[in-house]
Order: sequence, then structure tokens, then C-alpha cells
Amino acid sequence: MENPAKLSGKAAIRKENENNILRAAELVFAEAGFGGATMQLIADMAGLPKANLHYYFPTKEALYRRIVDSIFQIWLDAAAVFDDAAGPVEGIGAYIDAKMEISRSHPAGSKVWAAEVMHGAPVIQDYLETTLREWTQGRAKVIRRWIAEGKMKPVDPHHLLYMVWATTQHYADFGHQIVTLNGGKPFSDEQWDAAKQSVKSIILDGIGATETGRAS
Amino acid sequence: MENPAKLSGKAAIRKENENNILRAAELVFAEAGFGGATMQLIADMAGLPKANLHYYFPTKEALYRRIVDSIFQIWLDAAAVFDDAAGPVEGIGAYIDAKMEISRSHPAGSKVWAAEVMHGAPVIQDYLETTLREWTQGRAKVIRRWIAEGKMKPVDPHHLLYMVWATTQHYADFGHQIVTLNGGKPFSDEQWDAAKQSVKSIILDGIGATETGRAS
DNA sequence: TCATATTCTGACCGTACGGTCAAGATGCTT
DNA sequence: AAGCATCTTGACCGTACGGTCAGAATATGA
Repeated sequence: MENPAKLSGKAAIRKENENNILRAAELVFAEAGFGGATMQLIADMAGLPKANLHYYFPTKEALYRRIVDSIFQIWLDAAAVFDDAAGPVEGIGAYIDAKMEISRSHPAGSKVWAAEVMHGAPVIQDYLETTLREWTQGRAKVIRRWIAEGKMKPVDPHHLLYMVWATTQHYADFGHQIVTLNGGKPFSDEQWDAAKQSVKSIILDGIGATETGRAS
Repeated sequence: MENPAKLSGKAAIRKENENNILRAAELVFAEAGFGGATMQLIADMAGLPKANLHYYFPTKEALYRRIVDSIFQIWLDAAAVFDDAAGPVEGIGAYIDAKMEISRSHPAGSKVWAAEVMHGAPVIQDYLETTLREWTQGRAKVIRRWIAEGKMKPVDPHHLLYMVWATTQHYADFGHQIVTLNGGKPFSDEQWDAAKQSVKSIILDGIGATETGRAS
């Protein structure tokens, strides 16, 4: 009765349907954008009638907001590696690794977020002004401390963060372009590793963060 | 009669209307995405009735394709600075400058391109497979030559290009987020210069391209 | 077993969209 | 000035969308 995996009954039905809907919606919103996505297509992809979809999520906006919420939460969680780091090599290196891993595992969510911001963030403007702003200021302070401690060369922390965000998310948002330039073949495990290494190598060398003696 | 600026007559009317439409369409497509954009809104913003808009551009797709075409052409032109460069400091440095300038002057076009690629490039897949692929391979060869000549450290040319693209376009595509984190104020001239310098500094140092003795 | 709450679904509604069209207005050429 | 090509426009059309609803189906608890 307390089995969370195969708990039969109404609660289980609800959970499974919501998950199916959210998974389908993330894909459809990512591929078509908010305006181009249709509730009918999401319903088809989730395997239930449109009316049933509206039973779980009353409006298209509500469903969309849930998708954006979840990817934002994933990104915030990934940033934890930043905090308990002795210096930029570990902190920023691990952050790049984490964000690259998210680009690999959640490309659709990344695209939804990108489209939302590109369109002026009509839904998540409050996040940008509160949570994201505080998060950014906190990490900027950490970076400035590392600079003061001589662990990296003086660079503007904001522009550094923008570069990390842009580069890592590029592998999700522009994944289609990258795959095309890769001969139409998705990245292999080795190629993903090489991408991570390249990004970390250029950025960490670019900020002069080699003193802590990292592996490679 | 041969004055191209104030040439009155049908040709002038056509040219001015097309320009107004293209300018309006670029903004609307960038803000709302292809699916969210409406011909009515584009017409209103261009200052003419919707039926007249369909006289100049028969379908929404045709109008959209023109927008994507033009931003792609701008990017290709900007890449000319890459070719006649003695080394990475001049070549990649100038390329970053040029792309940052485009992000500043054509943010809407950049967003349209980004959205198009994110949605699987339904319209410009052929560009990716032909022109862009050839362009990328050509520049990769130049970068490899620079590496062989000892002008920069060995990095994967593709990942380096991706980083340049991602970072420079980020200032257009995620401009809203950046402005929000900047206290709601758009970048000043000085801030744009600082952004350019930060990006160039990190990337050029990151690839070890300092030997030619650049200014700063 | 039966009453109750929850879940499911086909049919339906109003609206807004992309696109068409025929008729009128405007400018160019001779 | 007359004829012609181009440009302009309000009205209209079919479709597809987001969302609603009444009632059927299903599971739960007593």
C-alpha cells in the first residue's frame, strides 16, 4: 500500500498521468514554442483525450508554467556545486560539468527556458528579478573573493557567468545545429566528454585558474 | 529620377513598404515566435492593412523565410574578418567584435535565428547542411593551421567556434535576462565595450593566443 | 453492496487565425 | 487625357485553436 512505484489507485493514476503530460508538454513546447504548441498535440503525445488534459491542467498557461518552473529548479540545484568549492578550478569546473550534463539530459527544458527569455520572459519575470538576481550576485561575490585571493585573474564575474551559461546551454538550445555540423549524428559519450573538456579548458585557462593544480 | 533615396513612384512605394514590413516582422517574430506571431500584428506595426501585407508577401512562411535569410547573410558577411587575419588574436578577436556588434544592432534577427534552430530548423535545414557546414570546415582548417604554427594552444576548432557563437549571441538572445540582471537598464556604450573586452580576454587567453602581442 | 468522490471523454462553443477576392484608388506611359 | 499596370482595402471564408460541459465510467470507503 505504501509502495510509491506501483501504487495502484487514484493517486497513482493521477501521478502517472501528470508525468506523462509534463513529459509530452516539455517536448512539444520545446519543438514548437508556446504559440506553436497545441493542447491537442500534447494530449495525443501523452496518450489521452484533450478534455482529460484540461482536467489535470486547466489552461495552457498553467501547464507551461509548470514546465518552466521545473527546469529553473534543476538549474538552481545544479549550482550547489559552486558553493562548497575551494577555488575556481573546482567550483567553475564542476559547474560547467553540471550544466553540460543538464544540456545533455534535459535539452527540451533548456529550449523552453531559452524561448521564454527570448520572448521577454512574460511568465518568469519575477524569477529573474528575485531568485536569479540574488543567485547571480552571490556567485559574483564568490568569484570576486577568488580574484582577491589570487586564484584567478581579474575578470568581470557577470560576463564570466554569461559565458558559462551561454556555452553550456548552447549544446542544448542549438543541439540541432551541432548535430547537423556533426554529420547528422548525435554526440557519442566520447564527444560529450570532449566537449566538456574543451569548454572547461578554454574557460579555466581564460580566467587564469590553474594554480590549484588541476588534473589535466 | 535616379535618386535612390527619395525616388518617388511605384518602385519607391514598393521598397518602403517592403522595408517597413520586414522591420515589423523581424520584431514580431522575435518577440512572439513563428507560431505566436500574427499577420495582423505585423500589419498593424508596419502601418498597413493585413490584405496589403499579403500583397507583398503571399504567405507567413515566405515572410519568415526572408527574415531568416537576411540575418544569416549578415552573419556570413561578418565572418570575412576571419579570413584575412595573420593569427588568432586578430582573426578571432575581430570575429568576436563583429558578432558582438551584430548582437547589439540586430538582436531581433538573432532571436529569430535562434528560435528557428531550436525548433529543428524546419526552414533553413539546407543552409545548415551546405553553406554553414562548408563555412565551419573552412574556419576549422584555419584554426588548425594556427595551432600547427604554434600561434595558439591545441583546442578543438568546432568547440571553440561554438563557444564564440554561443557567447556573442547570448547578448542578443538572452538580452532581456541580462538587462534584468543589470537592474533593468540596457547596456551603455561603456558596458558594451566591457562585455567585448571580457569575452575576448577570456577566450583569447583560453586558447593561449597572446604571442602576436595584442594591444591590451 | 451501495453511496460517494474522482476520473474520463465525446460533443460542442466562441474566437482568432491565415488567406482570398473583387472592386476601387493611384500613379505611369504614351 | 486616356489606357494600363500596380497598389490598396474592407469584407469575407474555412479552419483550427483553447476551453467547457454534461454525463458516463471507475475506484474508494463504509
